[in-house]
Amino acid sequence: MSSDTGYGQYCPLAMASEMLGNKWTMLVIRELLDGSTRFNDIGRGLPLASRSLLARRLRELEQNGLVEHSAGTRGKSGKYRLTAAGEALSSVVRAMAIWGQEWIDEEPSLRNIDVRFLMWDMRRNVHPAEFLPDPFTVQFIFSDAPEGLKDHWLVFKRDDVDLCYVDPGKEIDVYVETDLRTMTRVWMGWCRLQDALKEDKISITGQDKYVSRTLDWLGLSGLSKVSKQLKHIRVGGNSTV
Amino acid sequence: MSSDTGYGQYCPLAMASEMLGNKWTMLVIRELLDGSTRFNDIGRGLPLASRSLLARRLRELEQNGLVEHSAGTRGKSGKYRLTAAGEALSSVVRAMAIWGQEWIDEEPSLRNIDVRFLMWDMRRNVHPAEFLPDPFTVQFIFSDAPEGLKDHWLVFKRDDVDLCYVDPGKEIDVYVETDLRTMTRVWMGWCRLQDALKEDKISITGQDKYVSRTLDWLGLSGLSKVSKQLKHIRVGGNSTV
DNA sequence: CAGTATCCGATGCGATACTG
DNA sequence: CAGTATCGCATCGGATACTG
Repeated sequence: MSSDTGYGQYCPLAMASEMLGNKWTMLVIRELLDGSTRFNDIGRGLPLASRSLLARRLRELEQNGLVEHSAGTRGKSGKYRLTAAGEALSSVVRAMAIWGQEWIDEEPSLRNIDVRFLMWDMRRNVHPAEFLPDPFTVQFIFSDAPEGLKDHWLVFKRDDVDLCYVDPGKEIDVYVETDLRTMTRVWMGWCRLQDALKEDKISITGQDKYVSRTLDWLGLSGLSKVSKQLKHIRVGGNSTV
Repeated sequence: MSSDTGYGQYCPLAMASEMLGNKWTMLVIRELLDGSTRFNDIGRGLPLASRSLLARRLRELEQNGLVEHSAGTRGKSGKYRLTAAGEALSSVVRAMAIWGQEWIDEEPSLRNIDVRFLMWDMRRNVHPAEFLPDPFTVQFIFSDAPEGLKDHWLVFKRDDVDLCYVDPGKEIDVYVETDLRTMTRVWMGWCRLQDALKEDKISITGQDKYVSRTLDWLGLSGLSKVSKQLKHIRVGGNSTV
């Protein structure tokens, strides 16, 4: 009488849920909206997703017409791009992200920090600053990151920013030392950089002029301008898991 | 290092997906946004969802702070209501619904028609018309509905509209005879009522003055004002299933 | 680098039966 | 009417190994 495992509703919301509701699907779309086109770049934004699942999701999205896959011609890697319909999902992604930023409490969020995602998120949203040496290298040191993932480097170049997990061997212009919670809170706009500095939860060192510049972009995730609702009406205390 | 089965991302989109991504969750929220408060009313908008699952979803939503459940005091039934955070999801629901209406092709949608949902959707979005007899009864006859679900009645009263699956025994003011696809297409704005009438895919009979009134509300689902993109760029040809 | 193929375990979900 | 409890199957997704 109605399709196998679906909702049995012609309703556009139900149809959209069937297409977008699978685990990881929305996040894959976000990666694409944010500009990643290659398989491994998309995967870098989803550290906990297995490769086989990522491949499956991309295939589904392609079959559904949300993603186009141009196969790579020998040596060159293929590219994934959103179709017009896929691009149009930005309104949905934005609505969900803003809702989450406004209404979900910090605490459950801070229990979900993967340092690889944090750094990838920063690398994506930070722009090559002008009037800086080229290259300009910032080293992040997270006291509480898992072994082997304590140090990260952001290398600002003229038109690009590189993210490294191993010492790129460049001269370091600025050091940022902190813990993952603090970095995340500052980055997301959940606490003011000034306050974190005052409480000695983060330290930024290097030449004075560079340090002061660093203060400009460190609290600037795309969502940091959206502020949270008052603590007592936020949600997510009990995780669904 | 990160939560059990989650995305491992503090990111608000990921957190929101964890809360809302489970099957049926979005549709439950839609029912609540549309004003249903009682367990069985919510269930009526989700004919294919099992009762036990619906109960589970409502409990999760309550634990997450999106729904409040006031227990019923003897005899009186309890009520489910969205909290402020839950109400705020209307922006997300609207964005998804509009995206679906614009971009998902008719064909896959029309393979998912459950007549009970169709009628419930109409009953919800239709308003008691003024200047009509009270009560005013419309009988729908779907030639291709499953046995026992061919006839439905919408009874317009002063401040309410009743939906019946069995003959309410009232005098019928207007008859609407058609098939499920046509009714759905007209209702959703995917085809003009005029055209369906012209092609004899739908017939509306009764006293002339009432028939002409019926034409006014029959093509008026909340989303019917949003029109679809051109056929060739729509999506969903291959269902995810 | 960019995937595919296969296996297997966890869980999600539906069906059914039962309670206040 | 408004749910809860239990069971068992189906599918989803993670891990691993393999390919061009």
